[in-house]
Amino acid sequence: MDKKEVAQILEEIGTLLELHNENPFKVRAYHNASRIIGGLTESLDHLVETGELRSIKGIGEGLAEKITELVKTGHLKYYEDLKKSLPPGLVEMLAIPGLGPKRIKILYDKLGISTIGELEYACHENRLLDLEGFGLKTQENILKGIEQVRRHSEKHLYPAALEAAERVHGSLAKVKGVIRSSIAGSLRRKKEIIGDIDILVSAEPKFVDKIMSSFTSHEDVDRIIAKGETKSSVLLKSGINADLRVISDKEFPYALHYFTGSKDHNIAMRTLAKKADIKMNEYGLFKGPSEKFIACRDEEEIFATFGMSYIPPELREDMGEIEAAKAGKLPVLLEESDLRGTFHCHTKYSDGVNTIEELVKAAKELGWEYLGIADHSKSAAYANGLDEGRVKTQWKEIDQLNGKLKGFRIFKGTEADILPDGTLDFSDKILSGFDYVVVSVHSKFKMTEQEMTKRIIKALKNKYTTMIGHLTGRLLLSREGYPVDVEAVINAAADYGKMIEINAHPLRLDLDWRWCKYAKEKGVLIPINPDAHNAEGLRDTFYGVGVARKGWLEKKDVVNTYNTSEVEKLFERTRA
DNA sequence: GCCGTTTTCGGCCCGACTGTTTTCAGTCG
Repeated sequence: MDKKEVAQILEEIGTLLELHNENPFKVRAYHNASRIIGGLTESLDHLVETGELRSIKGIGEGLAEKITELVKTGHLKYYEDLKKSLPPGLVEMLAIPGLGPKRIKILYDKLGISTIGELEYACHENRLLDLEGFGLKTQENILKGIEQVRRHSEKHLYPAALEAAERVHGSLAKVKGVIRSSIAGSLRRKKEIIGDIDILVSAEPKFVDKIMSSFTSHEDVDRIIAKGETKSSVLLKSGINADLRVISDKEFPYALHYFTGSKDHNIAMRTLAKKADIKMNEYGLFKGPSEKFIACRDEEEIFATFGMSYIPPELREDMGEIEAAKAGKLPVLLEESDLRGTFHCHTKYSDGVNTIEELVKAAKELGWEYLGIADHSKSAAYANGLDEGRVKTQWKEIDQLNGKLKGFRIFKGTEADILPDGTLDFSDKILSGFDYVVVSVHSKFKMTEQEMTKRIIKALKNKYTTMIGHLTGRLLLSREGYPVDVEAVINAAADYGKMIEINAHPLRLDLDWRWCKYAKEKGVLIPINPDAHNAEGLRDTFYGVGVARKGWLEKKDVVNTYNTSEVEKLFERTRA
C-alpha cells in the first residue's frame, strides 16, 4: 500500500474517531499523521523496513504499528472495525456546514438518522425540535446547509476564488475607515483548491459597523451566514463562502499571519512561541506572565521575534519552513518577473485558436524574449495532431518568423503522444529536427500504476525527449490523475537528465507543488508551461509560478528564467 | 495518540459566533 492510500485511511480514522466523540487530541494525532505520511518524499516502504518511521515527529508507537500493518498487509483491523461501527452516511453528513461530529452522533443515537436524505426528511417533519441542544433555527440552518452541499461542491479552483475575492476585497478597500486590508487564507498561500475566501481589514472601532454592513450587503452576496463585531461570514452568489475579519491596525500583522494559516503552520508557530514563553494569537504576541505586548509593525517583525527570517505565505504549510526559517535556510523564491518565456503552447496547426504570430505578439506584450510552440503530434487525431508533412510546413513558418523577429526567438517543439508501449509517435529523424520535445500521455489512462510508470519512464529515456508534460493527467475537481509513481518518474528524470513541467493550466497544476521540492533536490529542472490554446492562455503561466513558489523553487530551478542561448544549451543537454 | 531542558503523566493553540442556554456547548478556522 502506498503513502497516498495510507494517508487517506489515517484521515478517515481521525474522522471516525471524531464521530465517536473520542479525545480531540487523539483525533488530531491521526489527522496530523495523515498529513505527515502524505507529504513524505522518501519511500514509505523503506521507512517501515528500517523502523525509521518511529523517529518521525508525530508518529509514535501506536501509529507506527498501524502504518506498518497497512504497508505490509494492505489491511488494518483497527480501521476495519471502526468503519463497521458506524454507517458511512455519517461521514458524508460532516460536509453540512454547521453540523459537526457531536450533533451528528446525537442525531444518529436519538433519531437513527444515518444519511443526508434521512436528515432532510426529519427536518421537514420537525423531528429535531425535541432534541436537547437543537431548536428551530438549527433545523432551518441544517436544511440550508444540505441545499448548499447539493448545489456547490464547496471546493473551488484558484482562479475562480481569486476573482471572487478580488471583487469583494476591491470594494472593501475603498470603504471609509479601512486602514490596511488583505486577502488571507489559502488564497494568499496560493493553494490549487480553495475552500473559502478570507479577507482581513484594519479600522478604527467607529467604522467597524459600516464596514461589516458594506461587506454583508455587497452585490455579490447571496446569503448572510453570520454577522458579528469582528467577524462576518457570507455565501457569495458564485457559491463560495467568504469571511471578513475587522481588527485594529495595531493588530493587523498578527491577524494577517493568523488568518493566512495554514492551520498546521499556526499550531507549530504557537507551540514554538509557547516555548519562548510567548502567547501568540490573532491580536498579538504577549510575553511572560504579565503578558507584555510585543509590538510588530508587519509579519517580518513577528518572525524576527523568534529569530526567523520572513516566511512567504506560499510556504506556510508546516512542511519544513519553520525549521528552515530558524536556520536562515529559506529559499529565495521564484518571482513572476524572473520569467523570460515559456514552452508548450498550441496554435491553429493543432487545437489552438491563434496563429504562431499572434502568440508571439502576446508573449512580447508580457515582456518575454522567447516562446516554444508545441502542437500535438500525429496520433492525437482528436486534437488535429500534425503529421510529418505539416510539421515541416510549421518549421518553415517558424524559420521565416525567426528571420524577421528582432530580439525574440521561437523554439520549435512538439507535444508528442506517449503511446501505450512507451514509444513516441514520431521517428527519431523527425524528433531530432525539433528544438525540444514535450512527451505526454493522452490515451489509455486505465493502466495499473506499474504499467503506467514503466510507460512514462520509457518515454523519458528516449534520447529526444526534453520534458514530460502534465505528469499525472489530473483535472482538478473533475478527474483523478492516472495512477503513476511520481517519485519513480522524478528519479528517472534525474538519472536521464530530463525535465518535468509544471503544467500551469489552473485545472491541472501538475506537477503538484508537493513534489517540486523533491524534484529540485534531485536536480531535476522544471519548466513552467501554460499548455495555452489561445493567446490569453499564456497568462496561466503565472499560476505555475504560484505552484513553483509553493514547491520551494528558486530562479535557478526553473527553465523559463534562463535566457535564449542558455535555454538552447539546456535543451541540448537533455539529448546528451 | 504524541511528547518531554516542566520527561513516563498530564498536558496538548486559541478565540469568535450561533443557538441554545441563564453560563455554555458545538462548530469553525
